[in-house]
Amino acid sequence: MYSLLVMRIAASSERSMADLTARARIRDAAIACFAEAGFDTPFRTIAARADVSPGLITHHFGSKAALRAECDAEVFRRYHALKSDTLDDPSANLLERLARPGDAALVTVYMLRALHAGGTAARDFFESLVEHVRQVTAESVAAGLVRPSRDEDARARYLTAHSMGAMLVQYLLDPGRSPDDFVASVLTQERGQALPILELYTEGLFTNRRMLDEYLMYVGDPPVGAVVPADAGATAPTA
Amino acid sequence: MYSLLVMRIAASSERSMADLTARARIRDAAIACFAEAGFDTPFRTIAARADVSPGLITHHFGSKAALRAECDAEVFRRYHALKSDTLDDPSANLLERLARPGDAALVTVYMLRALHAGGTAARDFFESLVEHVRQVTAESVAAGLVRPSRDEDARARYLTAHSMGAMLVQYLLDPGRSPDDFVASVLTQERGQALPILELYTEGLFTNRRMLDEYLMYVGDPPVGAVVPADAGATAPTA
DNA sequence: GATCACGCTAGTTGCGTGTATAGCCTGCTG
DNA sequence: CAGCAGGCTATACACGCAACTAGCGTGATC
Repeated sequence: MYSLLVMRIAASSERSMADLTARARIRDAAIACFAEAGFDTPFRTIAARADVSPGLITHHFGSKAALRAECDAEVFRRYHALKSDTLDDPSANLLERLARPGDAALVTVYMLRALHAGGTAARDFFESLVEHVRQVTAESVAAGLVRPSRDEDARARYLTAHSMGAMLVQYLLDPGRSPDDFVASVLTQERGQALPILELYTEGLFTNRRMLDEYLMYVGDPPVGAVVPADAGATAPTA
Repeated sequence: MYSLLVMRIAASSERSMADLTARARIRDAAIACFAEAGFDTPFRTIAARADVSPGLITHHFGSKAALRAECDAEVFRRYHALKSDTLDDPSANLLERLARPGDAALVTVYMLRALHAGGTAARDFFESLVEHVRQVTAESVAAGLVRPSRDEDARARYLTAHSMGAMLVQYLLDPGRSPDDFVASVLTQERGQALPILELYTEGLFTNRRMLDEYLMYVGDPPVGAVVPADAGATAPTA
């Protein structure tokens, strides 16, 4: 009976038995605190949220860096779970999935904060997102919705950096607090910007093909790492 | 003779005479430190860089917040100087100007850091950039290079948030340290992503006009703040 | 049912920070 | 040359933090 419960939990969320302990409570509390208040949240705050004493955190995790690492790993795990959920269900899309309140919102904001903090974790999360965008665009191309690119890899990186960057900027400019509030504001803002996005994605920005054609004349087509004469894309508005 | 020198300095960089004092040295050192190491750089580090004692900073500025505010104001001033330089010279563009090593690089990275830190300063810098992008796109539209948008304001916000966000992401992911190094890497990365940018700006992303047309059918044209039925732009790759 | 071990807590330590204060020292002024 | 004001320094304080240590309690084991 007990083992049956454990098995069901393990099956549904892949959590190990150890997660039923206070150690897991601390980890989850830390994830929530980190997402809401940043990674410099004091031990005391985390401890209070997990209903344990501050010392216990040290006792279990040794140092703050170790706690952080474990939280990163857990969020990473949850993100991949969300991702495969999304990929399995073709009607879903990642933005909506990630902007859903609750667990998903927590994951999103945590990853944003990790990106904000920089370092190895930021790179890992980012690479993971790039990979995901590449998969989704590939599917959209196959479905005939999106034009193929001459360099799918670079495009995935570009789209990811810009999308995540814009989300990050919004997060930083918005005084919004709770993860749920934030993902809600992301959705509304996304809708406020729907028109320029659709315009850009449908009609492009330039009135003629000159710059693209000139670029293609200089360098060979597909995966280009080469340098282009000074300011190829530079006349594009600002940066 | 002395006054002549002062006048030339004042004319060339608009700095007041008071800036020749140690107070200005502290401010400049703080700007450099903030840009390179973040706003939580200790007083002592700033003091060492300015070759003064830590106490002198308090003596001149009162508090750290006041020092920060004065640095923000100074950077803001320098940015606007760069901006009007760029606007006066039609052959120049802001990205190249901001990515030039030296003073401009410092301004760029400082503003990025301010954005990174959030708060009022971040909003002010951002609004300033939006305004600038709006001017540049308006000029490009007038010159027939860029298609007009049905909502120029929203487009300027969109482009600014995404461009600055991407720069910020790159800054966070890159272990790069000095402002000069960073702006150099921005330029090279910009060139590495030139192809997807040109593709997107020239050809768009979608293969057909369906989503845009559907959107336009639902809401009136120009400055739209309205909400669109659930997932209008949602099928766009990721976010 | 006594013992042992482990989860857990309270209190303490040391460090780094921003800020306050008292004094030095240089360079004007009368 | 005396006096003195103000830029400037060095030292000291108070606070918040992570990390450590010793001890309490509870539940499993033989």
